[in-house]
Amino acid sequence: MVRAGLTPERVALAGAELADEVGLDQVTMARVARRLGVKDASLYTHVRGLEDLRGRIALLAADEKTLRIAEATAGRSGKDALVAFADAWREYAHEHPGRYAATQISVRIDPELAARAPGPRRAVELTYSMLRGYGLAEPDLTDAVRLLRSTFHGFVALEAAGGFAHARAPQRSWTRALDALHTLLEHWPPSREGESP
Amino acid sequence: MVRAGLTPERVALAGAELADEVGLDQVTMARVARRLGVKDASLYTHVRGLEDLRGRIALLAADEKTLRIAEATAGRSGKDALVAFADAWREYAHEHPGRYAATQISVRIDPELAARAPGPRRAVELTYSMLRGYGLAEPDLTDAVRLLRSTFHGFVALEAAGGFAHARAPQRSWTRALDALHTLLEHWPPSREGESP
DNA sequence: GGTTTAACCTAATGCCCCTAGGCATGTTCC
DNA sequence: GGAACATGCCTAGGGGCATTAGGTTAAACC
Repeated sequence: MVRAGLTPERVALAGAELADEVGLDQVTMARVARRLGVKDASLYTHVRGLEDLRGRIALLAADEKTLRIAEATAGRSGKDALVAFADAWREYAHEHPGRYAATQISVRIDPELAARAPGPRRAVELTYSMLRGYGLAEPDLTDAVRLLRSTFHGFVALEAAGGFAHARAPQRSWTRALDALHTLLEHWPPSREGESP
Repeated sequence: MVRAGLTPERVALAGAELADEVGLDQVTMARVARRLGVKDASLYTHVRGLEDLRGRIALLAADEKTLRIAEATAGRSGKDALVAFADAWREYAHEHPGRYAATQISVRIDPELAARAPGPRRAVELTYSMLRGYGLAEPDLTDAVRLLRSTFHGFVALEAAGGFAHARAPQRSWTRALDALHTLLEHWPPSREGESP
């Protein structure tokens, strides 16, 4: 019989595709195996188990999303960069709902594996460099990065969960949110912290 | 043999407790049944199945969270109200991680059941009334509500997922985010929309 | 070509979801 | 009080999934 030629990466990719098609919680070892034309037990050669597979999907998604953001923001600055960054984030979530959902489980990913994936770290770094133009200094910079990431993630998560039932199109609220965040970053309220960061 | 006296509400409550203790994805019919001292098949008298149970946990959590927010914001206005609102939200997520996680699956909840639960709708209404003091008008009001909800949810979701690896305490970033949002609401950028909402 | 490595397999265990059908416990109505 | 009914909880069982153990065979290396 001919071998399927699997690798951990190919298994994770099949899982990611499945996640986008049928939802992350429907990604099972059995289903991934069927998609790859292989028995489920065979997957354990490449992947430690379902948890590990999920972690790999998450890291794959983080890498892809980061790449998209990097391409979108390249050569841009100021509000241009902010909008490009945010739109790339949201579009990735829309195009790959299952993969995106996987990124929310980062807690229990194998640390050794996570250390090799550049995605999550790079995404944070990209946020920092995007904010460079606004002239913030630490610790305000970290606070601003966290605020932006929270808002971007929260928006697409609520959107995906059907949280925007009101008639107004989410796209408009999104655009306005970016306007607002831009204004906010330009007039970042002065810190009243007497302590160290 | 003595009856357990179950109801859909008691089953959902047991599921919610379990979710907080062991994680939402570890909430199984079998485990809930064991906790209630009953065989798993018996639960199907009260709950349609696992999906239905999850939906009921989500609605239970939404109701509880809304109540907490309502109590926290009662009699407050302006930034006081904003901070009380946000803190109540975040504290609920911290105290009840499993319940909170359930609120993120609202898409496929039985619509008939959801219509009877006041929580989700009430939560949005509370956000609107909290913003009353900032003098926004539609459609800016809806946009602001969505921005706030996105940020609150995004922050606690990232926090729960271990997304804030940096040394700075999340609490400080949270406080600063609320400062920033308050400032933002006071100086909401003018809409350049020529169209209808 | 023979040996070694590892990719893939079969088999088996145990947990889970869910349905069907039975019995016993409460309730209602005389 | 007792008959008739509704229903809470049960046992039994089918089918799916995750995972492990151990066998086989294709590929890689000498």
